[in-house]
Amino acid sequence: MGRPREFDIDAAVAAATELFIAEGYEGCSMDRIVQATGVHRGSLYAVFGSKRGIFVECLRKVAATSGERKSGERSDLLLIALVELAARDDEVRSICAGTISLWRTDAARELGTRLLARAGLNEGAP
Amino acid sequence: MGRPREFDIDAAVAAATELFIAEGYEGCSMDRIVQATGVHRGSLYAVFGSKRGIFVECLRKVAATSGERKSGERSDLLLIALVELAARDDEVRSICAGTISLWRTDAARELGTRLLARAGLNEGAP
DNA sequence: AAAGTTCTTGACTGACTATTCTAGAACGGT
DNA sequence: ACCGTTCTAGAATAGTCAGTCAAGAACTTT
Repeated sequence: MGRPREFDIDAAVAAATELFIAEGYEGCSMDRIVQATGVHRGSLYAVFGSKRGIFVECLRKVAATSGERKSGERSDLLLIALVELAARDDEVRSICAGTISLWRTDAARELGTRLLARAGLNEGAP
Repeated sequence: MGRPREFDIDAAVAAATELFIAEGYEGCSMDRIVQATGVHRGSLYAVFGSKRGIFVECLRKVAATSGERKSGERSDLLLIALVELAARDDEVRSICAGTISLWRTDAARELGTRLLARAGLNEGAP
C-alpha cells in the first residue's frame, strides 16, 4: 500500500525526546528537530501533525515506559511538560497526571531533585 | 539631569514577574511585556538592555525579597529560571543557586510541590 | 504495465520574534 | 533662553518560527 516509510517513528520520537529534554519545548525549533531526527519536515508533519503532536508522542512514550526507566530519565520530559505546557494544555496535563499517579515515590521530591540536577545545581558550588 | 522617567522600574519588574510566572520565559513575547507593564519597548530596552535583562532583574528582585515571601511566590519564578534558562545561562544559574542556598526548607520538595501546583495538578482528579 | 496509494523532498508562506533607530519632548544647569 | 542630557514614541528591520504545498518517487494491486 504505497511507498514505505523510510524512517523509524520510534527512533525519531527518541531523538526528539532527547532534544526536548536538552533544550525545552519552546527552546527548540522544528528546524532543530528535523536536524536531530534526520527526518524531513513534511514527513514529520505527515505523521505527527504539529510540533505539539511530536511532543505529545514523546510524552506518551515516556509515560508508557515509565516503569522501565530510572527516576532521572522518566522525570526529565515531565519537567518540560509541566512547566511549559501543562498549564495551558489539558491533554498534556492529563498525561502527566496519569504518569505521576503510577509512581510509588514522592513525586514532588523526585521532580524537584531532577529539576535541580538538570539545571546543573546540587553537584558542587554555585 | 534630563527628562525624568515616567514609569516605575519596580512596578514594571513586578508586572513582568507575574507575566513570566504565568507564561514562561520563551512563552511570553516582548509585545506581551510591553502590554503588561504599559511601558514602551524603547524604554524597556533603554533600562534593561534585553528581554533576558528584564528576566534577570525580576529574578534578582525575587531573590532579594525571598525571605519576605511565601514559599509559593518565591519558587514560581525560580521554576521558570531553572527549567528554561539555568542550563544555558551561568548568571541565571548562579542567582538561582544563591537564592536556594538561603532556604531552610528542602529545596527539591518545595520546587517540586510548586511545580505540580502551578501545572494544575495535585488539587483534584487528573 | 497502468492505476492508485503513500511517502519524500525542497521551496515557499505569512506571522511573529527580539532588537534598533530617529525624531522629538521634558528636564537641569548656565 | 539656550545647551546638554535623558527619556519617550512610533516605525522599521532582519531573522526565525511553525506550518503548507506541489511534484515526484517507491510501493501494491489489478
